[in-house]
Amino acid sequence: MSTRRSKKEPASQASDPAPALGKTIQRLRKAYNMSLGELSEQSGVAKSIISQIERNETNPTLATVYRLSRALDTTIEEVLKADESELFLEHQTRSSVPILESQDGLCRLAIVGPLNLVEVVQWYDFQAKPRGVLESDPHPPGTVEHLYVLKGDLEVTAAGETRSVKAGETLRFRGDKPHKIVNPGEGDAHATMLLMLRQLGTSGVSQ
Amino acid sequence: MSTRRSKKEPASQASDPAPALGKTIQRLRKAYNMSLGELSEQSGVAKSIISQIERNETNPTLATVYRLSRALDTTIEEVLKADESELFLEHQTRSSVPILESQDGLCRLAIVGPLNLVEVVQWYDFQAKPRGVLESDPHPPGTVEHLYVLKGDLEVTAAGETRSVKAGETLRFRGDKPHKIVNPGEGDAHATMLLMLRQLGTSGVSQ
DNA sequence: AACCATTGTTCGTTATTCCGAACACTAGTT
DNA sequence: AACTAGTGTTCGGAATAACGAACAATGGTT
Repeated sequence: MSTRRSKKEPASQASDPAPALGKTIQRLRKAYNMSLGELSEQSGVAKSIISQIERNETNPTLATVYRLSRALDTTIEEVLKADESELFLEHQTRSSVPILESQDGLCRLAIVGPLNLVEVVQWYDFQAKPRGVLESDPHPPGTVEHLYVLKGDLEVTAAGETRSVKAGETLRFRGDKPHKIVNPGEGDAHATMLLMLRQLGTSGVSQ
Repeated sequence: MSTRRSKKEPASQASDPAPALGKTIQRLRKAYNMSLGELSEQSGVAKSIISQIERNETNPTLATVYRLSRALDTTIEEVLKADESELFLEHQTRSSVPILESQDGLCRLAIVGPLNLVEVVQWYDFQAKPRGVLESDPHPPGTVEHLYVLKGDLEVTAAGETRSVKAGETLRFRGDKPHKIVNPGEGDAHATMLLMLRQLGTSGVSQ
């Protein structure tokens, strides 16, 4: 009698790779108004499998999850991440048109960069009053954001992580996810912000 | 004769869920000084499978990847993330920022931009004491230099012309000729400088 | 050298994912 | 009602991921 893993465990919380994966897939699928058949056609995964995955009755292969996530315009990480923290749902990118003031009116973005390159690089001068918050919708995939703090402290939340940056320091993070910049201090904060919209030049990291 | 998916495709990057998953697992395992047997014992995955995974000879199940990532003190997302994007959040502390000085010792250039893009874009934080002078050799053809003055006044001489710039203003000029930046005032001057080395947004970036 | 322990690989077998087709089930139409 | 087009769910069979044991390939020790 083999031990292996049992056929249909109730999925104890620790031993289940992604307890809510099925629910996530289903939510995304319905967000796109797709049926099992449609998703099957677009992803190349048999709809019977999708059905089983959505009900957590199977233990999918990486390749399967990958094909599904591609068809759902997202990545494996997002599909899995959504299990733990449900902060990623929208992809309604109102990507263009830079903002000049944050919703709370405490942050100001001055457009410094040349407008003819706005599709490639965006350059802002960023100033934040105390407790100012700048929330950004996701930029196009591949966007990397660079923040160089000139004065004060800033707190950046991106990809679920929060980092604090002091004057003279630089923080780089992916801009293709929702992210937030906060000035937690008592004084004004000042930074230069640069958005690289595509992966330029670098084909790969040497090594 | 069934078509199904082929046995061992060359794995075009788009159809492979995680082209470097094997390498990543192996790197983590060796970082912990673990052997296949140890990792097998700690994770509950047969070492033969781990061997195949590391060589991308199999298409692991989510549960397998999950058990491995747990044994490696990380998460599925981390293991997969490392494949696609090495950079999520990179924090550059002040002490690690390379700083250049002008010949007269009165100007300081802090390199802010990411080093892996140095062929495409260069980003400096520029500070000049009174009467400081920064002389630059020509950059590659097509380079455009953008100077955004944060504080004080600056004088730029390029292509035989001399222009004065005040705080809040931006000056753009060709950087592929010898040029000079001077702080003619009595107070310190501070600016952000950006160099775009190629005409971007034209064709592909591949090279 | 021979021995031993440990490394990573290969090899049959078993268990399961995956597929496609058949199966209900519902809702809209004639 | 019967027909049709859609939904999501089961059901055999083929492909394969996972397992454990046997196999090389190495390095250290006597």
